[in-house]
Parts: sequence; structure tokens; C-alpha cells
Amino acid sequence: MNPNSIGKDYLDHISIDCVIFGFHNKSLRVLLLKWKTINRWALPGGFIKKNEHADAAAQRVLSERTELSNIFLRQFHTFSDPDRNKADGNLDISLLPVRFSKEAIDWIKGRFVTIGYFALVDFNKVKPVPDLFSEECRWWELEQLPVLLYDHHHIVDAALIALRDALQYQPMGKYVMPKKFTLPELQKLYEVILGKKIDRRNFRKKILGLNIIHPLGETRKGGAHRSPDLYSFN
Amino acid sequence: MNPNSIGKDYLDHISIDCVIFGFHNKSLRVLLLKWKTINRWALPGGFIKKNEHADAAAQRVLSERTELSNIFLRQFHTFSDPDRNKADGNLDISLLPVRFSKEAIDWIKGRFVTIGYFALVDFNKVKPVPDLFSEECRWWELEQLPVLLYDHHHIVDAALIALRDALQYQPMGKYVMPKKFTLPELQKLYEVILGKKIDRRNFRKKILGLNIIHPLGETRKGGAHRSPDLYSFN
DNA sequence: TCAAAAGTGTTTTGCTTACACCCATGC
DNA sequence: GCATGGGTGTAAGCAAAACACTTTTGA
Repeated sequence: MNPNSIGKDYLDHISIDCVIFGFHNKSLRVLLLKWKTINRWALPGGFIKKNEHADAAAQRVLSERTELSNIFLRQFHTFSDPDRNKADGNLDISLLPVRFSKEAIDWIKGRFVTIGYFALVDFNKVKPVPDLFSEECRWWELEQLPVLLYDHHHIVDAALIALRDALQYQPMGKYVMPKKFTLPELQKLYEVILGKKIDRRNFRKKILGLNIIHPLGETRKGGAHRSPDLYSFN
Repeated sequence: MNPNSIGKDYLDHISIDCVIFGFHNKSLRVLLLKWKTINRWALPGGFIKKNEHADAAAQRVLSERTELSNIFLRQFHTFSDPDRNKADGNLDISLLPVRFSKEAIDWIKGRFVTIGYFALVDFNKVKPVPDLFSEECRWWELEQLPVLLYDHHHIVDAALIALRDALQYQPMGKYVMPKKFTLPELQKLYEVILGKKIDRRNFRKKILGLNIIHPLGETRKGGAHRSPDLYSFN
């Protein structure tokens, strides 16, 4: 994004925010950006070009932040509380050390209705890239998120509920898991998303019955215990 | 809405559209407005005031069109195709016989991202009221909708899917059925929403097991056959 | 008395849950 | 050898689906 295009090339008062989920080391993670100067963590987001579909804008933001394309992405809710950006009364966006015009700053400080998306990505393939507003981009464990900008914590909560819901209908492990994975790893993913323990035997039965993964005939060596079988998504 | 407030009191480029479902005479119906001059039927919709929540805007539109308040209402999707209002290339909105300023007309002809809501109302309690753009407001059978404005047919389809989905989790018959109703009537509602036949005995068992309705000890006289028992929601 | 809709229970099926033992590996 | 996690099958429970006969009513 170009500082000069703010308030000109984009639709007014509409933004998108992406909750990008990844899975690593047995925990669910979310990609966050640390905003300059105000030192607040926030969801990756952006604006919609005047002739762009919101879905395309979300894909654009996603690929800019992760350097990935063709990511699993789903709109889940639009947040329109007129005071959603006023949760932090003492936060002054105009402190952003970016060369914005006065018009651009007024534009950004205005009200935004934001369309929420969630995405699932392969943690190992992501190269986090900060945007114009931020100095850092990195993964955070879902259980240990910092204080977030505006209503972003609320958006994350809603995204998790939507993800949980979607997982019931659609096995989306293939977007998050690495090429080769073990069943206990996939089970852990389900457990952290659904927020409950699952029986090992029942889980195997269910997943294998879906015919979406196949055994590779290899095992993962190097663990401290019995080597688990490796699988891949079809 | 005041013609002079168009383009001033509302957020630019954002609208809401409501798919209002009612149930009458064994069929699911949708409330539509007939736009003046262009003679095209459309969903009831509106704009969001500069300091208003989208949910509140939807409630406002709903009560303006139905003269009901406190209606079951749920946001289901936001439609953002940049060409969604260009489906009818030959449609000239500026023909609307309403005294709009040139600025207002340009504003209306611009691109809109619209937030879709669906609502459930008691057919018998609704007094359909046209809005500023329309000359008529009435119910249409879902199976026999006319050609609709813009992408409104697509919005209706998506609303029906969302409604079907919601019905699985939440028995929302009480918003649509009259005070007194029979089980076959309620069953028919489920059948038209879910799009499939349901076994009578299984349906009774399930609904009565939910403890959300109770028999009134009366029957509906006057039918050509055996009088069905009347029930009410708790 | 007949046609059409409404009331009523039981069986079967499929999916989910519960549950226990042996196996492989690194320390 | 032992602690730890991984692999494996069966029985029980529960909710949904299948299924047929009798009753009431107006014509």
C-alpha cells in the first residue's frame, strides 16, 4: 500500500480484517502485526479498492503478509459497532510515523465497518511480513494473545467460533498441516480448535473413514517413543 | 428516510438488505418492494447512519417496512462484488421519480457493499409499507419470485441457506407461526425451509421432546377432515 | 360410506461414545 | 527395563429414520 493512496483509492469507511490461523508445536496460532509507535498488536487488515471484491482484498492482504497465494479464506462476520475503534480512548492513530497527509489521517481515524475473514495456512510456509503501519509481524499462541487494537480480540473470538463451526462440516486440516503429518498431530489440531479432548481410536476411525488422507508407509523417527505413522492429504 | 439526507447522513458505499421471511398458507414467503418507474422488485434495504450499528439499521428498515419491532434478525453475509449493481445494464436508477439532488443520485448509483440480514416475522402481523423508492410492498411466494433487482436473487438464495442452517440449531418457529397453530402446519414450515419431506411421527416426537410448545387442549374446527390439535409456543 | 388428513409406537439403523491392552522407542 | 506415547477393536448408548393402522371429519 502506498501512503498517498490512502483515502483515495479505497472505499471509505470499509475495511477487512483477517484472522490467520496456523498450527505449530501442538498449538493454534494467530498472525499479528505490531503497530508502530502506539505499540499495539493488531490483526492484519486493509482496505477495499474502489473496484475490488472484498474477498480479493482479503486475499491480497493475506498474500502480502504471508507471501502465500491461494489460501483457504472465508468471510465470517461483518463488525459494525460505530464505537468499535474507540475502545482505546487514549490511542492516537495520528502518531503513526508514516508520512500521511492530513486528509489521510482523518480518513483513517474515521469510522470503519470491517468485514472479518478467517484463513488457514501452513505455518511452515509463511514468511511474516509487516505492513505500512507495523514494525513487526509474527505468530502468537491463541491462548496467550496480547492486548489487541480496537475490538480485534472480539473478532478473534468470533473467528474461532466460526472456524469451530466450519470444522464440523468440512475437514480443513489440509490447509494447516504440513505435507507429512501423524494422526496424533492432526488430532491435536482438532482438539485445540474444538476445545476438547478426543478419543484416539474414535478419531482415527472417523478421519480414516472420510477417505481424505492416506498412509505413506513411513514413520516419524526421532521421537522419544514409538514412531507414529505418517500420512498425507489426498 | 428524507430525500435530502441521502448521501449526507449515511455511510458511503455501504447498505443493508433484508430478506424477510413469512409463512402463510403452507408456503414460505418473502417481502419485496416494487421500485418506482423501473418496475423492478427488490429486497427491502437501506443505509447505515453515520453513528449507527448495522444491526440497528436493519431493525430500523424492518420496522419501517412491517410496522413491527423486536423482530428475529440475523446477519448472514456481506456481498461485495464490485459489479453487483450492474447486473441490469439498462437499468437507470436516475429515473426514480423522487426529488433527489444530482449529488444524491450519483451517490445512489455508486458502488455498494451490502450487508445481508434475514428476518422471521409473523405473516399476519405485518402491514407492508413501501419506502421512498417503491410504490408497492407485498409478499411473494419463495417458489415464484419475480426477476429481482441487482444481485438480490443471489442474496435470497444465500439467506435461505443460512436460514436452513440456523433451523438445525435453533427452533425458530415461534417467530413465524401465529399464536395458535397445529403440528402439521409447523411441520410444513420445516419442510419448506429444509426442502424435504419429514415423517409425521418423527417430527412430533422431536418437537414435543424439545419442550418448546404445549397443547392447548383445543382443535381447529372447520377443516374438511379430522380436526388437528392446536399448540402454542411456551 | 368414502376420501383425506391427523393421531399414535415400535423397530432398525447408523453414528457417536466409552473403554483396555499391547507395541515401539529413547533414555 | 521403564516411562511414554502410538497403534488397535468391540460394545453400549443415543438419536434419527423407517414403517402401518386407526380415528375423525365433511362431503
